[in-house]
Amino acid sequence: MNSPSSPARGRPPRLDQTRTLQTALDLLNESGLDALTMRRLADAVGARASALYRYFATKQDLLTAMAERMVEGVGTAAGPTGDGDWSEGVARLARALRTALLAHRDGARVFAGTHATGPNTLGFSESLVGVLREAGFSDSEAARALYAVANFTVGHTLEEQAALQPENESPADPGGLHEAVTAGAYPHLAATLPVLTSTDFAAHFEFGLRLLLDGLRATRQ
Amino acid sequence: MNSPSSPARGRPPRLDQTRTLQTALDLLNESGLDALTMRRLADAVGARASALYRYFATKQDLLTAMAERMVEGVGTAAGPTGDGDWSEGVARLARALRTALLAHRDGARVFAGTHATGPNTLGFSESLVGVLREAGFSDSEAARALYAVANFTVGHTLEEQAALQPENESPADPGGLHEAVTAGAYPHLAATLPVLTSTDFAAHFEFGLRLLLDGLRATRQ
DNA sequence: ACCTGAACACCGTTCAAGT
DNA sequence: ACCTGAACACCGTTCAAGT
Repeated sequence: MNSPSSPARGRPPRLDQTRTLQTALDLLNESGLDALTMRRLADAVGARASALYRYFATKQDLLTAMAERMVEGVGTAAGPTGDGDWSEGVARLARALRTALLAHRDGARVFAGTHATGPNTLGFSESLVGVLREAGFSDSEAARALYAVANFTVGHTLEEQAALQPENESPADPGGLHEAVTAGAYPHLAATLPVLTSTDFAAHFEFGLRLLLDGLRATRQ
Repeated sequence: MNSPSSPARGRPPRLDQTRTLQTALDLLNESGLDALTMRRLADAVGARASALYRYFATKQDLLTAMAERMVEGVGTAAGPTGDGDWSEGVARLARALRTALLAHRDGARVFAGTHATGPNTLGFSESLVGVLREAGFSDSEAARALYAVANFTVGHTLEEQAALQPENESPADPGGLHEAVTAGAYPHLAATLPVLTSTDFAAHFEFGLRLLLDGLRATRQ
């Protein structure tokens, strides 16, 4: 039984939404967001740019579908519910979101630039709010904790992926962090420079996540 | 005494970096980031687009200068240092950053999309790290707290400004949050819908900020 | 029904030439 | 020194026309 909108009459379509979406995600990984144009995507899919508009009304819609696809499965990362360890459930969800965004080049930029409201995005929110509500947090606390954890995670991953970029600054760059800081005007930054320039983003993320979870623990009692 | 690079010979320049930057920020407020093009900025400043490249090597450089300018003064928001109330100092800095980003249309998008390392951005970091170090936090804790607070604040404000946009979704949008949630598939989201769709972003921000500060308090002891 | 061809109204950026 | 004119190599999107 075919879907009513496509009764399998005429030629089968050379394009389809699923394949176009997959090609777009592949192209994103190969070339980055700035190089992901409708024309280049059309090339990769073997068609003209105008043909893409039969499946995605705008480029924004394509990006939104990509964002939704990127976070597939993150809602199931909480683990067994009701085992009492709500903080580990929230931590697992936050880590799953970061991992999903990191899995694609410019993933956080794509996700932050869209407003995905598909089942994957909603599933993540449902799981996180669910873990907290079942642990005894109020509706208001659970909803606001979702925003805090999600906004921190997206903000962090945005920075993380930006820091991993080529960084094409000239060695004599006067705006460079190292030069400005070691000149003496920022003593506190100079003292913490090793940590600030550390590329151990997982540790930075875990620190911020722990702050949020400890804050939530203090809220409940 | 003139600066050595411009001995006041010949005609005075019709353009200059300061005026161009101010016009760019005005244009951003009027039309938003998507409408801020080099050609439109040139129009607003009374020149051709190619003339702008004498003051900003690329559009990215212009955006970075805009980001740096937007956060002018945020580093001085901590209040009197050494009065023992480190958490209020950190809170004031975080609120000042959010307020500065909110003061310009798409401010968070501009800031998140650049890597400003000017005195205003560094001054903010210096102040926040300074407040924490002087309160007895280790270098590592202070540096990581800076990242946590800054990433949360930028992530939050990004969401906040995105939510304030036109929202041109059709009433019958099948991807709408309300429809999807009230259909029954997301019971926890349905229960918390009033808070989730609340536009009291200041309260959301204060909640997340409090989690981070309470977490920091728990860290120190 | 699905896709192409051609166009519209733009972009960022470069660079020889003018003043 | 500072700016213009003109071009290069692109964009997202629309739509009549083909098959």
